[in-house]
Amino acid sequence: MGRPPCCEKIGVKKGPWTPEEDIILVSYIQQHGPSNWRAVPSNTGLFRCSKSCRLRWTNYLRPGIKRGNFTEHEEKMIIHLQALLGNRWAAIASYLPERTDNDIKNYWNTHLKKKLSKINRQNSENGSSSETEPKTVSKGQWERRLQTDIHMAKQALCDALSLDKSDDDEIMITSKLFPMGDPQITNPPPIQTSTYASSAENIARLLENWTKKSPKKSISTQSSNSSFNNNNNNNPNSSSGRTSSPSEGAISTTTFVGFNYSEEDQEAKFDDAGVFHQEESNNNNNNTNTINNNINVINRGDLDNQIMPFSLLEKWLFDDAAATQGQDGYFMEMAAMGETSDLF
DNA sequence: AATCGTCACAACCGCGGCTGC
DNA sequence: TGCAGCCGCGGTTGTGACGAT
Repeated sequence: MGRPPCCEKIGVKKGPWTPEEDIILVSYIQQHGPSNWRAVPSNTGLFRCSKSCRLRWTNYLRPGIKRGNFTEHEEKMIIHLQALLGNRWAAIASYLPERTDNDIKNYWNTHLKKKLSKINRQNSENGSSSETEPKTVSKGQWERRLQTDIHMAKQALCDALSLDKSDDDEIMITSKLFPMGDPQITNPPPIQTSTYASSAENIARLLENWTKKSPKKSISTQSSNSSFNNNNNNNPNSSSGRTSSPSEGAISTTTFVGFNYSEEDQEAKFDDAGVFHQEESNNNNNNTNTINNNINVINRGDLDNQIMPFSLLEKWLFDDAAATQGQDGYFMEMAAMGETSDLF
């Protein structure tokens, strides 16, 4: 008996999302929160399957998503974490709260994989045997190869760290992640001043371009290459002043574009951490106007206060990498204590 | 100017885990 | 305990942008 499709194939729209669909989806989630995706298509009238709605939200519209170029810190984090965790993009993304797993996955596949294989090639030419290429380990082999993989991950991290030991940034990563050597009380991750593009910003950009360009224009271009003014509602004259092309690193201030509601129509919103809060609902009409009229820029400093949970293994790995001393016994000790199952 | 190849990324697909009944 | 439905994840595909020829 085959698994039933997640949604009716007939009448379900596929392909790029239009600005109208985005608005409808965001409006709905503003009111009801990002849950019960099954009900979203029927309640919104979107001819999309629930899965598509969820993906659109989590990968694109969700507040707090950072777009544009990956920073050096992020790049190194991804490399380290990939060596540590493998292709568990969701797990890796949990350490980079502003990036989606899809983003990280794409970045890995398009940039980092090539970069690392190039480094590997260079290393092999130089006689080095460093191994940073990801390994696929089947579940059955997992336990047997655990030690090897850990060692390889450790080696990869050590190699990465030693590649540019003079790089203060690298030191900063470790020190920021593990101040006082205790990951459980770690400071926030090394979030850099950067652009935090949220759904509202995206929507506004979409709308802006939508009205300027032909509808045939791709969402991708609309979302990343167009100019956008954060205060476009209040100051339409200033919309031409700033571009936010990802290749330029975009806006350099630590700002976050979120939804802001007037006291009367406030019913649900996301807080600074992007967490949805629903309050008494009393206004269901004209959500589009609500969105378009309430785009606002708010400080995003609180994001820096997020706690990054690191597992014992990661603590071990990073600490060990900093010391560049083999401590296999440490892991064996943990394994003997039966703690390894909690490591991943 | 047209064509082709490559790149980047949004979106889709299928599978597996989780949860409620 | 088994089943069905929902959700999340990772792999893959489709397509527009862009540069080279």
